[in-house]
Amino acid sequence: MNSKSEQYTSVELPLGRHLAVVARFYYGALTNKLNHLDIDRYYSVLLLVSKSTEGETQQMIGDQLHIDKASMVRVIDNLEEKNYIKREVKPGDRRCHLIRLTEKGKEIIPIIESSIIELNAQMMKNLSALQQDDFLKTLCAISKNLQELPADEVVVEYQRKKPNLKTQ
Amino acid sequence: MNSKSEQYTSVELPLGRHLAVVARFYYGALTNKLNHLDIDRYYSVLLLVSKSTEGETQQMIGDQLHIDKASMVRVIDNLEEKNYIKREVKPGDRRCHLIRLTEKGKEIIPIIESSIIELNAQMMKNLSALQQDDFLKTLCAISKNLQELPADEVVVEYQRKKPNLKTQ
DNA sequence: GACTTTAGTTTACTTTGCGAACTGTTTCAA
DNA sequence: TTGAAACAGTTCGCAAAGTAAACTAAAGTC
Repeated sequence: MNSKSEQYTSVELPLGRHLAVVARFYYGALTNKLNHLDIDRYYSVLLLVSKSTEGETQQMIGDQLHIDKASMVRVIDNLEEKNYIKREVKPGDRRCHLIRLTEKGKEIIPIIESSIIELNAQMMKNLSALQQDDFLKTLCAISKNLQELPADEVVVEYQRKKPNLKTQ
Repeated sequence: MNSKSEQYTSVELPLGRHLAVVARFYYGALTNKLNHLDIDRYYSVLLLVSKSTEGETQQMIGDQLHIDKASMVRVIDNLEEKNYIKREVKPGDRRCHLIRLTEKGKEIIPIIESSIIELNAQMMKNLSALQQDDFLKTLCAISKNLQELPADEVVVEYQRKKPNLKTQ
């Protein structure tokens, strides 16, 4: 019953809300740093592609960033339309599309990276290197623990909703 | 260039994505635990109201949970429709609505709390009390740091989008 | 060659965040 | 005291993103 972390969250409060809010703050700040670009999200997709030597398919990107394939199509469409990436049929398996950076895409990678490094530094202001490292490690551990829990039936609830919401 | 936290995230990767994903896992697992209830989210609103003695207005709830007032109306509508809460005009200021738990609402609070405590324990599995406490403290510090950064112009981009998306 | 699996696409729906316009109420200053 | 401004809440519209389901095309399997 001590009040160690009383000012922010307590054991009985759903931590997921706080994580979602912090994620939103993060993206707001990052988009603000990069609002001279004509994209305002999907940075992680671009970075992931830029770090790949073999080439990443949509499936592989989605698996790593936890983006479902329908959303992935939209993301890739958007980035391709703005000429940052292009789809390329994978030699040997014509079902797969390798995602490649265009020249325009390659140009903005260092800009994105430096903004992220800057933002991460600002975000971690006044925290020791050890604290920062521990935070990332714990976040990683939490992510793994949560993924082991059952969470499948989550959106079955959709069906139970009022089916006649707009009968008019 | 060491690889301390190589398996999960590196300094150049946008941490916001990871936070958002973990938040999603958390809510998936929590909803799974509570899928016998006829609500599948907004637990944090109910808990916040339950912990308040003076009574919380929609504005106050939104400020604390970082929910905008338009979304708040929808949340409160939903919870009121399912008879977990009721709106009550605040004595002394008829603009404000105090949000009160109904009997049905009061009944499910302990159920939600125990599920959250259980989930938090599972999420923190194999982490020491110190690690858990440090994680929450660091998350709090990060949240504050991010809120101090400019993030206002984020959604100005809306206007720049194709205005004739569905001219047909 | 028929059957199954897989990658990606498309469509439809829901939730949620945000902006903007609006109503009703309160506050404050001229 | 009255008129303007501020404020709480509502409503509408839009966009992003997650999910489900049906679909196409290409591989893999027996």
